[in-house]
Amino acid sequence: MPTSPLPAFEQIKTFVKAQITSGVWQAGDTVPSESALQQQFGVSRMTVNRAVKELAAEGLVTRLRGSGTVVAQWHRISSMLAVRDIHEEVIERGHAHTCRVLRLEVVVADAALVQALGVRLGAPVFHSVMVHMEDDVAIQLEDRHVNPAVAPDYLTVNFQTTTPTQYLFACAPLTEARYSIEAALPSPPEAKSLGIGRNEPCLIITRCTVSGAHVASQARLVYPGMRYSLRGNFAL
Amino acid sequence: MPTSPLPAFEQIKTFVKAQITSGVWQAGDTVPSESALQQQFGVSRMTVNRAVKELAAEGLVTRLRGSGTVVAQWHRISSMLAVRDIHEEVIERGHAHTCRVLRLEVVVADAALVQALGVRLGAPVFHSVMVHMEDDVAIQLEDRHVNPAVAPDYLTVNFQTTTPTQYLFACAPLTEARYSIEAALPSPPEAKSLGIGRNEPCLIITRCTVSGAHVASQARLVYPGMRYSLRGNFAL
DNA sequence: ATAGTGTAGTTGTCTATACAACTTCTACAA
DNA sequence: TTGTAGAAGTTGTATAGACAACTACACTAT
Repeated sequence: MPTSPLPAFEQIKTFVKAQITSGVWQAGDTVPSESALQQQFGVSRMTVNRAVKELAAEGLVTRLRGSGTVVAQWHRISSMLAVRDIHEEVIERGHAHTCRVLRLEVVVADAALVQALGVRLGAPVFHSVMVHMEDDVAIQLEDRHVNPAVAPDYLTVNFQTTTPTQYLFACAPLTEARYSIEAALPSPPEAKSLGIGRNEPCLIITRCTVSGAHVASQARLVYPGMRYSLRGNFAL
Repeated sequence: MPTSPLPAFEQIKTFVKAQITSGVWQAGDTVPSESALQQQFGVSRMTVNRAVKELAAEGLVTRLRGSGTVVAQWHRISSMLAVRDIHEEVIERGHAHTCRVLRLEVVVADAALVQALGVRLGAPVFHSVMVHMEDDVAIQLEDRHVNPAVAPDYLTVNFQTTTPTQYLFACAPLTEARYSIEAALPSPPEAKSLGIGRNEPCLIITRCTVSGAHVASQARLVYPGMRYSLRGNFAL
């Protein structure tokens, strides 16, 4: 026979979640204290503490030392949005991923790159433009500037077998990333490279990755709006 | 003097993070076992367990009972993307939020609404269209269909003082949400309501909220691309 | 009335120990 | 060679207790 249907702390979490989702406990209501739940379930306080602490980490309740635990005001309608490596994403869908390199060059840093990458004005910066295809359909245009201090051999990489994301991960461990998502029209050359009309809206993700003290790279990822959407879900 | 420099489990987390971000421990490398870290830091195993368990929850390491702990292959470049109540969002930026209701009516469920809300064909469904303004600038158009079984008094709500999101939360506790984000052009009436051109790309969030067995509502949120972007960041 | 004090209650952290569940490797037997 | 059994190592869960840090409230002295 199954010795443990569920660990005790999971049972407590399930109980509290059920009280909230059924409406018995509403936003702002106080949750029973740890000692009260401890007696109710006949477990030690550490077990209750773990259960409620994890619920707080999930955002379902808010805890305040000395005061108590209350049901969070609005359960965040949120989800982990993962901006992943395009190669893995395509492979996971069971399709073939190919890549066409349009540019791979050294450019001179202008004011915008000085701001973004933290290099000196006029310093060399690697620049690559490539189109990622999913079963021969263009799905992403990747326009990337790379800091030579982080990836000095960037220009010699074979991007038929390695994606820039993979290579940069191998060069230097990532410590920080900032991104923004917006809707905009592609530039004329971008539209041509993706094989779409100039008036077709695109989802544009701008991402800046940091490795320690250096900004490793800045990428502009252009997705045709008709062929791509970000999806997510949130449960409990 | 600072009474508590940092809790012991936080110091251990910081140490492990530093080893990873500095590249000393790379993806796939094994992390010292709990008993090894216990001796290294002179704390009990429960304290080490908490530290490493939280790092696993953050996605930095992968744990396998009986085998050990390894540095995660790809640190997820991800962030919590919160689709929040528009009223709170505007207020938080220190601006004034106003709302103009364009439609508030009962419609008859067509095939698409049957699919989305789980009501019967021809059943009544509430429909509202409103424009949210941030300091008199249109920032979001909200086109929403509501299941009458969940919010029977939806048509009588004063949307000058309450947003649909707030009202629906009060009606029934949310248990699930699905959303998708895409780029598209607004429909002609949507463009007119937002005061933008018909060729200006928009960020469109489609969200479906579920309360227990019922689908509570389906919302189409249209953001002018030039006035709005989703931002996020990921650190360590 | 006001300010300060003390007390009870709550959460945050930590210890030392114990057992369970699982993986990995070695040693031994068929 | 193959398969099984077992030992060692690792993580998962749980306990009983302790102290610290903080809040909220009642009470007291001014």
